[in-house]
Formats: sequence, C-alpha cells, structure tokens
Amino acid sequence: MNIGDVSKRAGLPPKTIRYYEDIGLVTPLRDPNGYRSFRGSDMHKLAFLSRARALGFTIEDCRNLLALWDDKDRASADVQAIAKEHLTQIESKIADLQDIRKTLTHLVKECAGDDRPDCPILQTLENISKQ
Amino acid sequence: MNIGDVSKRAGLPPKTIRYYEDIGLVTPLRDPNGYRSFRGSDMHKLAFLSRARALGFTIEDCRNLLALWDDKDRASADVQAIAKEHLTQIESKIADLQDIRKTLTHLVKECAGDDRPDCPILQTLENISKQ
DNA sequence: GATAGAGGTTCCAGCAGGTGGAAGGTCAAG
DNA sequence: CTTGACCTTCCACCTGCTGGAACCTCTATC
Repeated sequence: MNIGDVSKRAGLPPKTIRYYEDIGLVTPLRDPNGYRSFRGSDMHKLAFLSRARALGFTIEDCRNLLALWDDKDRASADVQAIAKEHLTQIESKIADLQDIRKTLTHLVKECAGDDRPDCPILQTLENISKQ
Repeated sequence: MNIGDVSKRAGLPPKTIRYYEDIGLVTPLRDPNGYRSFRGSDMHKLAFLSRARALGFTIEDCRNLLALWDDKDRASADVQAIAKEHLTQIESKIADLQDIRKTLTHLVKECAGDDRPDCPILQTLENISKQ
C-alpha cells in the first residue's frame, strides 16, 4: 500500500505518517521506485497510533503502548498504568479549564458588550483582586 | 526596575519577559549598563499579560487585548467578542476532554491490571469498533 | 584592589507534534 | 507525449516558551 491509501484508511495525513516514520514509530518497506510500501502490520500500527493520539496519549506514551502491544507477554497492569496516569492528567486539565471557564463566563456576563469603553474584563485583567 | 524585580512582581520568569519583549508585547527602556529598565506601565502590562495568559488567551489575543486596553475609546463589545470566542474554544476543549475521560475511565476499569497479558485497552486501540 | 556571587546580557538550540511549501521524480490515462 | 495526481526529500515555520553557554556588571567582603 502507498502512503495515500494508508493515510485514508488510518485517518492520518501523509505528512504525519512520514513524521511517524522519522521518529521510528513505524518502518514501512520501500518499493524500487522509492515509494513507501506499507504492510498490513504497518497499517495496523498507524490505525493504533491514530486512535491512541485521538485519546490524547503523547507520542512517548504511544511508543510504549506499541511496545506493549507487540509484547505478547506483557502484563496488562503496565498498560493500565499508562492509561491511568494519562487519565489523571486529563482530569487535571479538565479541572483547570473549568476554572477558566467559570472566570471567563462570569466576565463575559459582566461586560455590557456595547460601544462604551468601560469593561470589567479589562479591569479584571488589570487587577485580578476584583476576581 | 530590573527584570528580576518585575519577574517576581508579575509572576513571570525573566526568560518569558525577554521573550515578550522580543515579540513586541512590551518595550522596556535600557539603563546605560544595558540592563532593561521597566517603568510602572511596563510592569502593569506584564501583570496584565500574566493574568490573560493564565486564563488561556493566546499571545495574539493578548496583543489585541493590550491594544484595546490602551485604547480609551474602545468599545467594550470588542473586548467581549475576544473573550466570548475564547470561552467557546475553552468549552469545546472541555467537551473533547470529557469525551476522552469517559472512554479512558471505561477502559481503565475494564482492564484487570494484573500480570496477565490480555488487555481491553490495547484491544480497543487496535480496533475502536468495540468502543 | 581582588574576588566571589548574584544579578544582568546575548545568542543559539530544542521541546511537542506536526504543517506548509519548494523542487523534483513517477505513474496511469487520454 | 503531455497532463495531473501521486510520490520523494528537505528545510522552514508554528506556539510559547525554556535551557544553556559565554560573557558583562554590580555589590559586598576581605
């Protein structure tokens, strides 16, 4: 399979796939014309990567997950540990964003949003003490 | 004021402040010895930036907010528009992360997390159809 | 006056995770 | 035999800093 086909099937841009090859996540063969030639296993890996990335795993996490995936003697605890750690980070990000949302919602509501210059949003950024 | 003082007061690392000067967000004077010399207004801008960044505004948003802040004839609607747009993006990010959290929580729960190799996390990444 | 240490300066490189574009090779259809 | 879609490489750029090297400057102490 050429990169275009794999791209469509895995849902990853060709550029991204080349990048993944660059950083050693996948190693397709080469046709005599120099084109990358992806085997079924490469395709599988890329689909795996696509999903793992969509779940927000870092590239390094993905590298580790792929290694565990390849290792038929893995302990599921190792996989779970990566996922748990990631979940913790997701949760902390959500909490941060919710804080921001709260503040922002409040500010947007306070602001008249007309053609007058006085604006509680700017006032708050000027001096957060007002909360 | 030297960069160290400003750094402490604004809660921004010196490196960040130099970077903000680089990209034209702030333009401190210079002492004869070459040291940056921050006026009260510079200090204010940096504190403003620190807060706006903490609320997740992009640097470009910050640039625009600073311009509006400087413009005493601004319409508060312009400020509000930036904040609203940002809020929308925050909300969409929260929604994305909540989706991810849901999937991840489910996966972590499903996985035995022991020394056996079978792992629903890997299975799902292999074939998302299982959801 | 020497020296140590805590500031300050510049510049260059690198992080994550790609993306855009230029310059060129290749293939299938008409 | 040309057109257009694909492929290749390489290099630069994005966001928002951060680390480090090499060097200058100020203040305090001996």
